[in-house]
Amino acid sequence: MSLVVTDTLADERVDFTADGDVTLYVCGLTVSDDPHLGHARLWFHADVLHRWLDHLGYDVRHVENVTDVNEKITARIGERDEWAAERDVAEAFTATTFDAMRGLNLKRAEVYPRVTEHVPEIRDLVETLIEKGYAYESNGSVYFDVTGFDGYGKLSNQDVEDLEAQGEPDERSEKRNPADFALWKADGVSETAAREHAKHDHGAETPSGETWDSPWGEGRPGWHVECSAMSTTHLGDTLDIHMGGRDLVFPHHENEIAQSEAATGETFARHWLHVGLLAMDGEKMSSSIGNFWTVPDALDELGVNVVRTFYAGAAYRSEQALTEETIAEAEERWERLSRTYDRAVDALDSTEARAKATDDELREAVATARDDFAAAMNDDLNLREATAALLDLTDAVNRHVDAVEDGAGDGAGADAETAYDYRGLREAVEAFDDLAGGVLGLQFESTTDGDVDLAGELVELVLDVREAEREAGNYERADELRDALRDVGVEIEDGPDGATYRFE
RNA sequence: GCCAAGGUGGCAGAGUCUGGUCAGACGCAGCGGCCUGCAGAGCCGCCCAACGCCGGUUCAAAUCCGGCCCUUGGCUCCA
Repeated sequence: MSLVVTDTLADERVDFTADGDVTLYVCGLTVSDDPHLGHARLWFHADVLHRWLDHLGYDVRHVENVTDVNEKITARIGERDEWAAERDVAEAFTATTFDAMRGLNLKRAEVYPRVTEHVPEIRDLVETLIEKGYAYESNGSVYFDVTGFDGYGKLSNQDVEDLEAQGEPDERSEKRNPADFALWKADGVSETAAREHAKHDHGAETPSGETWDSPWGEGRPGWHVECSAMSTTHLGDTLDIHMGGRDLVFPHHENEIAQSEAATGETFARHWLHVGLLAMDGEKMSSSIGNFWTVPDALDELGVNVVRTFYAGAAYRSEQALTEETIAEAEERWERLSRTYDRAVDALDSTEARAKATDDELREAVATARDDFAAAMNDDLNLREATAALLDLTDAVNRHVDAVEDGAGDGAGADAETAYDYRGLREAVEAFDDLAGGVLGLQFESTTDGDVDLAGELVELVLDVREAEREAGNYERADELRDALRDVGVEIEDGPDGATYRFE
């Protein structure tokens, strides 16, 4: 069984194959603001792909760029006292971006290249394109001639004839064809561009950002060329997988293909994977629209597991809706996984877990869950289906634990189990660890009464008091204690062997 | 205008490649039952219900073909 992915270039599902090593390039973020949940959706899916390729035995070389040269960055110079230059702003948001990535439990890429450290490679690439006749200089700027590259439009199915002009109005007069795009822009950020993105008043002096020397004079690299230069520098001429948001198909990725293939003569990327957009109230989540939820805020409010479970609720290539309801659904799904995991671990550690007890139904459920999970992942990374396999396993685990608890509670009914199947439960927990943990990146932690920390001991103390009240029939007082504990984030569950608790 | 993705139950979201085993995935919300002092969790059941519209191909269409309508995205910075 091999992995099938939906390839934008081939425009169909294709078998993914590679020999041992896989190079994965992800179009990263322009660090001009805090990252939001739309950006994180791409990161999450790239991360799960990375994890699944690992799981399949590939050696993944994952590179994700940081765009730290951009007019939106220069527009924020001076917004804070310490933001004196473009690099200061970029550094600040690069830091928040990395914090957000860590908070999301993303596997680290091999390298996060930045534009500012790859200007020599970018200049070389532009020179090569001029030498080969694919690009031309005009007024100190350099443009790619889209009519000179035969495959232009093959990714997005655009016809050069039908294209409208790319780029800012002031640069159009410098171009041979309106659809040509800039590889190198003369001088700093223009005043009109800077003003357009500015969120505050710069006064008389509009910051124009950093510039670099080049054969065509001082200037700045174009947006598209950086990805071509950085991906090639770190991963070679041909990438196995190039991944990005669907909104980048045209013109960004189309232009990357043109630049790279024109320069090297090689296929730029064997597979193109595009992640669908995150929609809030039926509209794309976007910084410029303002309908966004930043990653730090979301992590703060929901926690990493709910955020990741939410993303796992839809296939990467589909659009996904973010609403109160879909978030609530993710919370419930995560809680169900997590509660069942805790329950399985508790049962496993209890003296009622026996080496000789067996429950064929449980053991079969574990095997089925693993098979179903793998099949779903290989089927174009169908994460909701994969998660469904794990939720089916929670059913089996809960049934098993219920059966033993019921049996123990009423002196063992005719068909009730009397002991936990140690091996079956261990296999179930391992499956959760490997698949939910290792592949989906969810983090189970023991938040049950197995903990011996101070908070846990204090909760135990309160539970003892509550139990005494219950035995005395003072249910009102017992409920008050339960409510008080819930208010501070401790969930109480009464069971046959007394109350258990979980930290929310 | 051009290009792309999509339109499936109250919500969300698989299934479309490879037509039948699919109409009722997993889940959320709602309802009932078991359990419980109550609640929660869990389990069992219900929710007698959806494939945008119109044609076509076929023994058979959510799935293939054609047309139309609508939504979203891109063509300007975008994940």
